[in-house]
Amino acid sequence: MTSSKIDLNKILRSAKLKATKPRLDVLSIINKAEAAVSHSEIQAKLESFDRVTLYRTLNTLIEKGIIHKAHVESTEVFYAMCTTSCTEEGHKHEHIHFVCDKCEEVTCIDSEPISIKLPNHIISEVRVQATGICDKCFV
Amino acid sequence: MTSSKIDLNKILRSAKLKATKPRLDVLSIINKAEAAVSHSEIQAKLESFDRVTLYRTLNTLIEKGIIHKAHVESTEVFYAMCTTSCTEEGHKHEHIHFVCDKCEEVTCIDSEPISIKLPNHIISEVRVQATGICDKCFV
DNA sequence: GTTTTATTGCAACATTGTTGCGGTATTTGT
DNA sequence: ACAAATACCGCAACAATGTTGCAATAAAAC
Repeated sequence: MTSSKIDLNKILRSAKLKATKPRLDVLSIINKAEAAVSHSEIQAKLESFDRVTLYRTLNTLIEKGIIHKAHVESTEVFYAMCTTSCTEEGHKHEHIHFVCDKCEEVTCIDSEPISIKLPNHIISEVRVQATGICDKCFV
Repeated sequence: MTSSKIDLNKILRSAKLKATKPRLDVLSIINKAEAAVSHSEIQAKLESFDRVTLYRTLNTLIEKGIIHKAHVESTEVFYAMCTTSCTEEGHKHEHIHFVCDKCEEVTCIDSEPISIKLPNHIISEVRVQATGICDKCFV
């Protein structure tokens, strides 16, 4: 019953979701992590739950604007907490997903909004993924 | 034996690949298409080939720098031709993958190189995916 | 505490991707 | 043009990932 657990409860209730153990556990893992967490990593930490429950839990949390996918160029999907600007109506992320070639961590990095203009196109969202060496691995 | 087929033969031979039917067919599909082609679409057009052959063919063509993946935020992977700047040593794409919310086409759009700077990071590659309405669907 | 309703677990299925190996097609050299 | 060498394909089997329906269960409301 730490202070973070109370927060997570609040988050779920304000999204009109029942505060069940799977949800609290999944949210806790993603919330504690500094980097985005891969699906398999979450699954490994939650062996007592059904595979299906994890899929459904993650999808629900995404739909409610609580977490988001970091869909990097890999078969693995990563998950991270959303900021307050995300709601059930939609996600609004103004950050870069940075993938480190060395430690393979995926981090969400705040950045200036990247504005792109294309003739005769309506651009509603821009997603950026950068690859390289992160600050921790940088000597 | 159209003129494009000769080109594709050349492409394969200069990559030291045998010009087999599966490869020519796959390349032909991706080359003819204006937009990036999804895996399932390629598979559908090549029913006579084995599933495994398609996976291996696509991977080989990527490794040789002939085609590239457009890894948009979807379960489906899309494929498109590379420019001449891609080789076996690596891919170098300076374009945006644009996903139309209406027609769901994925197009590669040339753009100014997007330069991003992050303190204490080495950035080797930047991938950008934009979503919205494409020029064809734009009234 | 009981009822109502959302959520979970299970089983079964569907899709996507991988590996090894024998047979086959493409090249290379003559 | 033909034979030999080698790269490639097809098949079978497997592994991983993701989905659906339904009965059992847990959370919230009264």
